[in-house]
Amino acid sequence: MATSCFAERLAKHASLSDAEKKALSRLEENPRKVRRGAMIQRVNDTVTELFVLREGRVMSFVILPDGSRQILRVYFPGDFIGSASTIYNKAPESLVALSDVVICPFDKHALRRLLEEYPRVAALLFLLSNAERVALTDRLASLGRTSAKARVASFLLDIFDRLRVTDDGITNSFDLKLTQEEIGDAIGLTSVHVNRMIRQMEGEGLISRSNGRITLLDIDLLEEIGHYTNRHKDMDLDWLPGLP
Amino acid sequence: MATSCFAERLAKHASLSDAEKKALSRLEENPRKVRRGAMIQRVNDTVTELFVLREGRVMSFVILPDGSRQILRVYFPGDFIGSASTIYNKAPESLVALSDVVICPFDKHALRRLLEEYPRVAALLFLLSNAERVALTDRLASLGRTSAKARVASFLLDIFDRLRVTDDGITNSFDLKLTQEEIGDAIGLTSVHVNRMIRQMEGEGLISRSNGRITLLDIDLLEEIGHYTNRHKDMDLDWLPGLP
DNA sequence: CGAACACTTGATAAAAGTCAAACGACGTGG
DNA sequence: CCACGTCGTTTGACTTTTATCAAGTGTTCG
Repeated sequence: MATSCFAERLAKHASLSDAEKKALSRLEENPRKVRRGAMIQRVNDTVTELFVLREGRVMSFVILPDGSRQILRVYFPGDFIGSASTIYNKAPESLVALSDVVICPFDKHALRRLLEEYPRVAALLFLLSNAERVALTDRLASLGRTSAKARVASFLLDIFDRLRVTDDGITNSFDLKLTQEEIGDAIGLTSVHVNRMIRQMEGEGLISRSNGRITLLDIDLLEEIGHYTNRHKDMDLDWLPGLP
Repeated sequence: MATSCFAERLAKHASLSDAEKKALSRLEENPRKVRRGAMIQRVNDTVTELFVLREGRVMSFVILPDGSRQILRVYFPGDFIGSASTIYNKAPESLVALSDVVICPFDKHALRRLLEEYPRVAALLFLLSNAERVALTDRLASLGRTSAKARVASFLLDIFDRLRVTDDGITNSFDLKLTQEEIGDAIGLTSVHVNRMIRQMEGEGLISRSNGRITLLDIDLLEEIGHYTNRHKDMDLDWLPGLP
């Protein structure tokens, strides 16, 4: 049985039976390579597929009528993408590969059967979608009520902590792999202002940079500036039914 | 068997068997009245309960260290509140009654058992949480990339369309039951600026007001100004497994 | 080598916030 | 019943934050 990126990720939260793992791995039977910059899904496309991201990075976004872009979410390996397809036939958001990626598309009906047959997996997915919801509300508060500097700080910390979930090697630096324009589009700022904030934070010794790699020099202070809460720390999944 | 507010709401999306309805109604066995303004849940409280809102209106919000407030969501009768409790033992957000309300708290383990025993209900809840996710990303784009006027317009339309889901009597007016300060806290503006936008929209004949009741005079134009998309129209739940 | 592309910086403009004051509605207690 | 206090709304004057425009500086890659 091929290793399932998604099952591995879920197993970080709760132990899975072999049958469950095998069922999850079936979602990844059709890996597909996509080149950096390529569009995976376009707003208003008719879609019946969801994706597991196996390698690389993907972003979801919308373009407003005036041409401005809001990046909704940046995805990392093991993430589950496009859950909106379960209710909307037309994609509410676009998906683009931020790097060369490997994604595994699967039909929404395959997901439905999985949920029917494996109630524990269904509960786990429900639960993780609730975690995603909290991540979105955190960003909502960030955009609605904090300064440009705070938004940059919390955005960097968020990416940092999400990368650490799957990569234990990370201590205080990581490759952001986003342009300043993309950062701005994620947190509701212009690239010019993002640059000013980053340079300011660099000048204050909060972060440092070298070819796209970000080092967080004072994480505690960054958390304070960004009004950031690490949600990964106190997740508690004992709610999930135990293994049979 | 007492009618279940929640089952009724879900039945608007998909037909439910009697057994499913009955199981759902058990979530509402402990209705509790809460006075307007009362706190239902406080950030960082240890919580193991979720709620179904039966009557009235509730909001969820966070307070940032500088004292400013971000309202995350306004809830209406039939809504399912506090799903974050499934993963976090400490509430990530506060809940306050916006009017006198009747809420039905139930333990998260009751929900777990429901998901185990009724896969169709599990799938339906998963699906509706995906719809909530899309609603949040819509608001994210609104806060991140649109003007104050656009935010007010889309906020009014959102409330309007959500009220219409359960109340067929609504044609073009509704009771907002929010102060301008609360509107501002929901869409990331000050009450002063919300007032200016509302008065401007009133002056332009887009809306009118009389004792807290809002009338939308030009819905098409409001949708254009707010870059608003009505997501309720093209929800499609045929994905859900059919009745046995 | 040169064309893109991302980053950087300065000057200026626009949007929204802050502060302050007044107005009106509503409810309560003397 | 009326006076008064509270709360929400409204408006003006002024400030701050962020956007916009524009011009430069690397850097990378064909």
